[in-house]
Amino acid sequence: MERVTKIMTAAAPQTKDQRNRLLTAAARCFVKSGFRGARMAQIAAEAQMSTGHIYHYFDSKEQIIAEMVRGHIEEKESIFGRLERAGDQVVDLMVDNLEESVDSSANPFWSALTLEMTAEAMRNPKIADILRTADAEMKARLFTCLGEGSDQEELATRLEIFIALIQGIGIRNIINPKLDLPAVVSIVKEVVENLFRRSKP
Amino acid sequence: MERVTKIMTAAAPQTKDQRNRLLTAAARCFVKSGFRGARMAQIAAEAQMSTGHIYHYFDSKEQIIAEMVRGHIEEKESIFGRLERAGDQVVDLMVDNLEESVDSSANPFWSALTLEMTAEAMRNPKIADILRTADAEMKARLFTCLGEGSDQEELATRLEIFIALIQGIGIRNIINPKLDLPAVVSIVKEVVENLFRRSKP
Amino acid sequence: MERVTKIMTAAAPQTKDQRNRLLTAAARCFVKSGFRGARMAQIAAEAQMSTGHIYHYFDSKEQIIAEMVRGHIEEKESIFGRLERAGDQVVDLMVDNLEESVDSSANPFWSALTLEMTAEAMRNPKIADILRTADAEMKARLFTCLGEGSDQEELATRLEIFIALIQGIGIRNIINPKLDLPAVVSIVKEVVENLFRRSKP
Amino acid sequence: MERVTKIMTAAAPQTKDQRNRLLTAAARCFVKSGFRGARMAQIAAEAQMSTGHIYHYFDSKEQIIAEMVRGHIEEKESIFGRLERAGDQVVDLMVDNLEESVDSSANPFWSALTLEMTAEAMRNPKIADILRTADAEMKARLFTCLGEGSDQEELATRLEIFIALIQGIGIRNIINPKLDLPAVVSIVKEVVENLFRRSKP
DNA sequence: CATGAATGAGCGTTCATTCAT
DNA sequence: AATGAATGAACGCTCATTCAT
Repeated sequence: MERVTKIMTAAAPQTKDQRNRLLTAAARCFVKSGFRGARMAQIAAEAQMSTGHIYHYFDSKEQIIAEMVRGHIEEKESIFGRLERAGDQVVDLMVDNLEESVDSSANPFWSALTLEMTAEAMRNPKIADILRTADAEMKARLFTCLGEGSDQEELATRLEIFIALIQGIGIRNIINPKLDLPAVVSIVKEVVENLFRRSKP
Repeated sequence: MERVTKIMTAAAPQTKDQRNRLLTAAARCFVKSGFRGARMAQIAAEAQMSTGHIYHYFDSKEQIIAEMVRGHIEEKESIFGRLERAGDQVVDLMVDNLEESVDSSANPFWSALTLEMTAEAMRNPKIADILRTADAEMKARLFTCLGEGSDQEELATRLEIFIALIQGIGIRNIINPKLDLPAVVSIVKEVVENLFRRSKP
Repeated sequence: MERVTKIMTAAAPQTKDQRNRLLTAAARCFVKSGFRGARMAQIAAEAQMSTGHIYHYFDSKEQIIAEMVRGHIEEKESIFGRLERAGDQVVDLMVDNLEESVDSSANPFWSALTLEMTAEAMRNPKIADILRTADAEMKARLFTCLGEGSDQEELATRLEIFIALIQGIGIRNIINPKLDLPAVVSIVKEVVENLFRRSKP
Repeated sequence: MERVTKIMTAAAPQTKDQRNRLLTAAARCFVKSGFRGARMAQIAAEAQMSTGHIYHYFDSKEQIIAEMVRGHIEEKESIFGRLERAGDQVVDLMVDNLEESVDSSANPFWSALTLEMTAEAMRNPKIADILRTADAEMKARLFTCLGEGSDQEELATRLEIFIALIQGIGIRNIINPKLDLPAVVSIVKEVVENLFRRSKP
C-alpha cells in the first residue's frame, strides 16, 4: 500500500521539485556568473545533478533563464500584492513596508538578478516581454489602489519614480556596499510621503 | 622643426586615436550585445579595423572593457564636475540640470552601459574597483559643495538617494519605454528640492 | 501437464516475441532515420517499451542492427528459396517472379534497409560478414539449380549481374520515384531471358 | 612586384584550394565512417587543419556534405558528358566505355559515396534535391542522343535500367569483392547492346 | 602598422547505456 | 520483467587569441 501511494503521488511533485531545485541552483549561478557566464555544468553541479539530466526538465539554457526570470518577478510581485488589499491606506502601508522593500531590493542576490534580467531584456525579446508584462500588471494593481480621485497620469508617473527609487537603491548598494540602509530608509520615507501625500494636509 | 617633432611623436597620438576609436566602437557593441555577447570581430568591424590588430592596442577583451568603463564613468563624472564649481548654489544647479541628468540617464545607450557595467562589477573585482573608486571620488566632490554646515552623514545618504533615483529612472525607462520623461523630471524636481532644501526656509 | 509445461517454458517464447517486436520496430526506425540517426528511445517508443528495457533483450544498439540485418536477409533469401525447388526451370520461374522481385526491391522500405545495410557493411566488419555469408549461401543455392551443364564461372557472373540489376532498380527508384515499374519489369524480362537463355535455342 | 602579384592572385584561389582540400578530405572520411559517423575533428585532421578553421570555409557539416555530393555527381556527370558528343553513335561509345563505367562504379570509394549519398537523400531533402536534379539533367542529355526516332517512353525506361545495372554492379562489388569485373563487363556489353540495339539489325 | 588565416579550448546539447526501484 | 530517471563522454560549433606575412 505504502509503495503504491508513494509511486502514485511521487512522480509529478518530484519533477516539480527537481525543476525548482534546478531553478534556484541556476539563480545562484546567474548571480555568481551572469546569464552568459554561467555554464550548464556549473548549474548542474550546483543542483547536484549531471549535465545531461538538466535536459529532462528544460529544453535549453534559455528556457531556464526565462522560467527563472518569471519565477522571480512573480515573487517580487507578491510583495506588491499585499498593498493591493490595503485600500485607501496604501500609502501608509507603503511607508510602513519601506524597510522591507529597500532591504529586499538591496539584497545583493536580488539586485544582481534584477540587473542581469534587465540587461538581458535589452537583447532578448522574450525576457523583455516577461518583464514588461509583469511590470504593467504590477503597476496596474497599485494604480487601482492609489488612483481614486487623483490625477491618474501624474499618479502613474509618481509610481514610476517610486519604483525607480527602490530599484536604484538596490543598484547603489552594489557600487557602494557601505550604504547605510536604515538611514536610507528613513529618508526615503520622507520622499515617499511627499510623493504620494503632498495634496493631503 | 615642428614638423619633425610631429613626425617623431606622431605614433603616440595616433595610437591614442586608434584606441579611442576602438573604445567607442566597443561601447556601441557592448550596448548592442553586452560584454560577453559582443565579439572581438564585431568590435573590429565597428572600428573598421582587422580583428588581429585590436591586440596592438589592447591586451585582451577584458582590458577593453575595463578601459571603456573607466572612460565612460569619467565622462559621467564631468557632468558632476560642473556642480562642483557652483559653490553653495549646487542645489539650484542640480535642480536646473535635472532635465539633462534624467535625459542622459534615460538614454538607452547610457542606461545599457550602466547596467552592463554594474552587472560586470558584481563578478569582476577590477571593474568593481574602477566603479567604486570613481563613485567615491564623485561623491566626495559633491559632498564638499553641499556639505558646509550640515549633518555630513545624512547629507551623504541624501546624495546616495539622489543618485539612486536618477539611475533608477534610467533602468525604468528600459522596462517601460513609454515613460513620460518631462513629467518625470517635474516630479523629480520636487523630490530633489525636498531632499536637499527641506531644512532651509 | 501441458499447461504446466507451457507456463514453465513461457519465458522463452515471450522473450522471442519481444525481441522480434523490437527488431521490426528497429527496422522501421532505421528506414526512417538510418542506423546512426535512429535513437534507442525512438526504437523503444515504436516497440511500445521503455528505453531501458531494450537492454534486457539486446546488449547494445549494434547488436540490434546486426540481428535485424541477419533477419532481413534471411527473409530475402527465402524468396530465392523458392527458385531452388524449381529445378531446371529456374529461369522460367525467375522470369515469372520478376514482377514480384522488382516490386520488392523497389519497395522503399526494402531499398532503404538494403542501402543502410550495405553502407554499414563498408565500415562494420560484423555486418559485412553477415551480408557476405548470406550472399554466398544464396548464390550457391541458385548456382546449383542453374549450374548443370553450363560454364560455371560465367553463370556465376550472370547471376551477379542479375542481382545487381534488381538491387540497382531499387536504388534508382529512390532517386527517381516516378520510375514506371511495370515498364521496367517488361524490359528486365527481356534482359533476364537474354542473360540466362541466350545459349538455349 | 612579385610580392604584390602573389598577394593579388593568391587570395581567391587559395580559398578555393582550401575548400577543395577540405572537400576531398571530407569525402575520404565519409567513405571511411559515413556522413554521420565522420567527425569534424576527423575531417580537420585529414585536411591537416584545425577543427575551428573548417568554419572559415563552410557553415556547417551539412554544407560540406551538400557541396561534396554536388561536386561528386558533377564529376560523375562529366563521364556521361562525353557520350553527348557522340551523336547517333552513342550506343557504340557506351559499349566502348563500359569497362570504364563499370570500373568507376565498382571503385569502393565511389560506390561507398554513392551509397552514402543515396541513403542520405532518403532523409535529407536538400541532398535528395541535388541528386534528383543532377540525375534528371544527366538523363535528359543521354535521352537527347539516344532519342531520335524511337519510342521516347521506352527509351527512358531502358536508360533507367542501364543506370540501375551500372550502379547495382558497384554495390554488388561491395558485398562480393571477389567479383570478376572483366567478366562482368563482357556480359554487360551484351546486355547493353540488347537494351539499345534490339531494333537495329 | 596591418591583415585575416589559423588555432584549440570550451561551450550547449545529445543519446547510448546504466541504475534504483 | 519493466520503468524512466540519471549519467557522462562525445559531438558540432564558437570565438578570444596568436601567427605568418
